[in-house]
Amino acid sequence: MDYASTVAEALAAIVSRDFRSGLYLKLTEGLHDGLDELTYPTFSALARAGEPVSAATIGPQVGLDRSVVSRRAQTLARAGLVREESDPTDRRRVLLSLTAEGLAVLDQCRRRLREAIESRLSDWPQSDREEFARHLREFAASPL
Amino acid sequence: MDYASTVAEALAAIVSRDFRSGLYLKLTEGLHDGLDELTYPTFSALARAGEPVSAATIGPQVGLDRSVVSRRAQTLARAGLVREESDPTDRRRVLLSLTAEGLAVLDQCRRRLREAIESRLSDWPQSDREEFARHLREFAASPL
DNA sequence: TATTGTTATACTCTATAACTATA
DNA sequence: TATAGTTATAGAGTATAACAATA
Repeated sequence: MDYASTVAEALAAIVSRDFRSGLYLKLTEGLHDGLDELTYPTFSALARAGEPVSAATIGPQVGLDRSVVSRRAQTLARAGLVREESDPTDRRRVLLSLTAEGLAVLDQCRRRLREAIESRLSDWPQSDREEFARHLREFAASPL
Repeated sequence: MDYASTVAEALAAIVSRDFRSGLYLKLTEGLHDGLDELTYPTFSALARAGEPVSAATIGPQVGLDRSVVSRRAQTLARAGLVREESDPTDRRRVLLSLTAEGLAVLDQCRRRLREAIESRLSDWPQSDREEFARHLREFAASPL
């Protein structure tokens, strides 16, 4: 089989509902109230932002409407993982950021994911792991 | 950044709703009535099967209940892409397979995907493309 | 009694629209 | 007038349950 067809097959498996759902579940399972398959993408986007941001900013990044982000943030805030504070320069806006507890949980999520990947590639030569990482980053850098 | 974190970041982008949705849309857009983001997974599973199979068989493969597969198959059948025939050895079962038209459309889908991938990797050395394909296949072979 | 496909129903998640407050 | 967040509503997609037919 040509390389492109091989990539196509593998890609189909990875983008499947089951793969994603299983991945999110594995990352969040039993970790913290309020963090689950649903809230994880918003949580993760706030982590990536690294600074307080509004729901309207996060929305496009996670592919959700601001109304949905708003409710996810509320759920996360009730669970103590996210802080909601009014923007002093524009009092319409609510700035979202991770609390200290949120950051701690984030670390655990990241560790889980790292460990899952390391375990998955444990029998690969180190040079292959690094090359795969470079390739995958390049491949994922923009949508097909 | 360590290789596992790099893989983690890239993986997050690929499993995102936007990536998958964009991919399915690109594959099926304007190709045929009845084939869209929703019916594509069932269509694709029937293609992979290569022989007539029942809805109950396909269900677990695409992560859908047999009732949903049943309706997707009906949609595809109405569009002329799928054939539904009673299993002579077990008259409860309805065997699903691609029609000649379905096979032709399948070829187009596969060509679109191959071309999208080839275009995406057009500036990679050939050896890198082949190595990436091997790695990704290995990586996707089982869930994290 | 168990299983297949189908249909009807309920549930989940999301977008849209309407509302309030602020710019 | 425009935009932020929120809330209420409707839509899309799915699983679950119930059914008839067959094993």
